[in-house]
Amino acid sequence: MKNKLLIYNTLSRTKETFEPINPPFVGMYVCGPTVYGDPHLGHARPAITFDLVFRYLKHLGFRVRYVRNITDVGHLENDQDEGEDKIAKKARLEQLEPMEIAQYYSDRYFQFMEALNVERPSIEPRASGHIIEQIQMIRDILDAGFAYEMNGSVYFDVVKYNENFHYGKLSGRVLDDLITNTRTLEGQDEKRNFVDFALWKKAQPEHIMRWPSPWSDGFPGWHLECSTMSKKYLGDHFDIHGGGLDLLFPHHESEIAQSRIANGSDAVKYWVHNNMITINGQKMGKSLNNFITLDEFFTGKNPALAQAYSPMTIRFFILQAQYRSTLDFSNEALQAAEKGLKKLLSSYETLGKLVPSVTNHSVVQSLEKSCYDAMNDDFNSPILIANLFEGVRIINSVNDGKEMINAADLELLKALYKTFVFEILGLKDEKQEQDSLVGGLMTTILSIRQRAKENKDFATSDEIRNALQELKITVKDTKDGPVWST
RNA sequence: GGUAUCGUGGCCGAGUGGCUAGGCAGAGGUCUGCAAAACCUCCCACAGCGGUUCGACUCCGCUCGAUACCUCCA
Repeated sequence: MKNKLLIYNTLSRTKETFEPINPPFVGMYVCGPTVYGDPHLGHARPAITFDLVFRYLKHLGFRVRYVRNITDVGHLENDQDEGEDKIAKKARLEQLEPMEIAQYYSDRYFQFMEALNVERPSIEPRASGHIIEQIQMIRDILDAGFAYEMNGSVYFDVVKYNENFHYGKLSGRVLDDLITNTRTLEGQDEKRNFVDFALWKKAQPEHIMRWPSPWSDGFPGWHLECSTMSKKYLGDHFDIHGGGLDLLFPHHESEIAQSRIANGSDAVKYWVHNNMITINGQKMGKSLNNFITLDEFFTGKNPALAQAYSPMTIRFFILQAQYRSTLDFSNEALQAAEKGLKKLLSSYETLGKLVPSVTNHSVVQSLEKSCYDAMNDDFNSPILIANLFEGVRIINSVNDGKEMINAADLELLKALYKTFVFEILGLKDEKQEQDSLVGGLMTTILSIRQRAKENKDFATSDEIRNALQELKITVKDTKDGPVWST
């Protein structure tokens, strides 16, 4: 059940059986954040998607090296800026060192990813730490004859590349159409063709992020870091390259071209792209300025949010959609996720209290198979979750005495939760740690309430319950006595 | 304009040529001092129009609509 994992490969537009190049090792590279802004809901999607992939591959026994970059240099604002990069622009606005900004926002990124229970990748390289390697790759491409220098900048010759290879094979584009249909941009004079892209850009005098190179003091082009760092840490040929769908073109297309020339062969076996999160049907993104930061989700401080949403609610919300589908944000959908998650996690507590029977009604074994089938079908987490809710139904029915489960199935069910809910989906119970003072107070209060109930003094017992509810403490009377939760 | 993807019930969101997705919300019931939780039952669906087929929500075509990329974007 563990050996026929299907992965949707953007290159072939089909699901392919996953066969690593050098089993049991798997190399995975994912495009990480550009650290010049606070992480928003959009950043959570690829992080959680590839966290799921990382966790599941490890569960299957693969030894995964997962590399996710931090982009702290080199992304051009636009061509009109003639080489001013984003981080430098913001730095000037705030009168800070560019690296100070990069440091701040990468720290924020790590902090929020940790809150979302996203595991740290094996390596998180920074573009700024790999300038030497990038210069070397530019040399290799120049030597191969697929790049040219112009006024201290170096450009990749896409037209020449396309005569030998297919520029556009990932995104389904045809170069002639691109040339015909792409609108003309300013500041393209240096390029032989405007489909060419920069490998190295000469820095303007006011540009403060710059490095020496054989061609000029400047900075690397926007696509180069991923080709360089994946090559350095995963080799010329590796298994999975992931990222957001919006990076498909031109970023990943250009990566393919660069790596093909620099390495002499295609670098990536499986291209995997997560879809976008939408808000009112539109992509949530920086350019549209309609994004909600993770900080705002966790605190509720945004006019679009009806309440705060916990990190696990966000994680569960994202996992309830398959990664290749768009996922539409709304308060209603988040609240549904919050309740569903609560139901799933509280069933795990119930599971710990179940008493096995001799007879057995349950179908836990087939449930386990269904869970693996779901994950093996291109990481279909919504189907997995639907199966887990079948487990919830079984647990509650047994708890109600309406179904029986034997000891073996009970153990299997516990193992199933550990594996799929906690290990693979990476969910966790966020219940606040109760300090002993609160616990003692609650025990006292609830025992007073119990006595009132025994005396049929329901006015008092309800008063206590209502007062606690005001404090967001919910009291429920079960047959085993009262339980409370926040 | 080009390329790609999609259009499922009140909301989010799976899937399949004939058989229940799931969660949330709603209705009824069991239980309960009440409430909550839980369980049971029910409700609402596959954009439109043609075609293929014994049969299509699922395949094909067209129409309408939506989104993404083509400029940095997860």
